Amino acid sequence: MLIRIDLQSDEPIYVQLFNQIVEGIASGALRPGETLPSVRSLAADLGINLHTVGKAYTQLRQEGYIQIHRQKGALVQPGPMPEADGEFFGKLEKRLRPLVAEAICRGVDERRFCEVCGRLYRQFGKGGVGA
Amino acid sequence: MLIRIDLQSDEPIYVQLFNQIVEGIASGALRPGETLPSVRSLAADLGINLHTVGKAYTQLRQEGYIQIHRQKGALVQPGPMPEADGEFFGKLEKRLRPLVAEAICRGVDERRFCEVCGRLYRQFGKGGVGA
DNA sequence: CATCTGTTATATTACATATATAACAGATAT
DNA sequence: ATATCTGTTATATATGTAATATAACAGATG
Repeated sequence: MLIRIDLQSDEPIYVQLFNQIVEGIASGALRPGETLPSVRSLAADLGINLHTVGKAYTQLRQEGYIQIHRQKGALVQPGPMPEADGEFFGKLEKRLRPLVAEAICRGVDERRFCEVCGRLYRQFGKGGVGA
Repeated sequence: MLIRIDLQSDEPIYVQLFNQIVEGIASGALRPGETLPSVRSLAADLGINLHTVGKAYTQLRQEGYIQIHRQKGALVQPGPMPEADGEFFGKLEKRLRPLVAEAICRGVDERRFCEVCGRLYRQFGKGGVGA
């Protein structure tokens, strides 16, 4: 799977990495049980520090998207993905609220807003975990 | 309009302020042309520094949500709100993408995702700018 | 003229990000 | 066994952002 890091972005590198791996799982580019590159090799490929990769991996593990076996490496969660519990929906609403507020201010109604969401859902395709 | 700042949040104070003012406009709690508190008085009310408020105001002005008259103070954009152009939708997609990806991983389908968006739309009510 | 407005400037503190190096502990392959 | 791979821990450093503190400025208002 191709990963691109924008060093000029205001988004931290480890967050870019976290998001792109989650997006890879969602799209099916990364399949359950698939192994991820080691922190050292991925860091070398991307030209960044291994601790930056480690930070992304640790966060991915904390949220249940990957497993890390101390001496074998990291792999995409082979079992059930973390469930969408109340905590998840709470955080989702919290992150969604400012986006909806800005959209409303600009006259974007619910229908158009959901069209954008729908386009994103279709972008990730039917091959992913949620299919 | 009531504003609450969480000093423990990982979200910067000026971002919290920015978001809550935009949400106030979206909900109708802040009406076009309405004056906002001065940077000094709002900072004193919230127990924070006036530069932190100034940073939020400057950003709100840059995005077109408020006007700032150098000696009269700040007021909610009385004319047309900033339009939802291609740039806006581009940024919206960029911020929405990781949320959608996480939702897909957790088995949340498009329908349920849009239900959350719809609930937020209804939270802001019919009194706002977009009504 | 005093007082209000946002703005600019300077300095300082605290924290997050990212890097660099080194070492450790466990598993694996030779 | 020994070298090599894994994530992990530890320490140190550099950089940038966030937030604060003070002070001053320029324009409008009472």
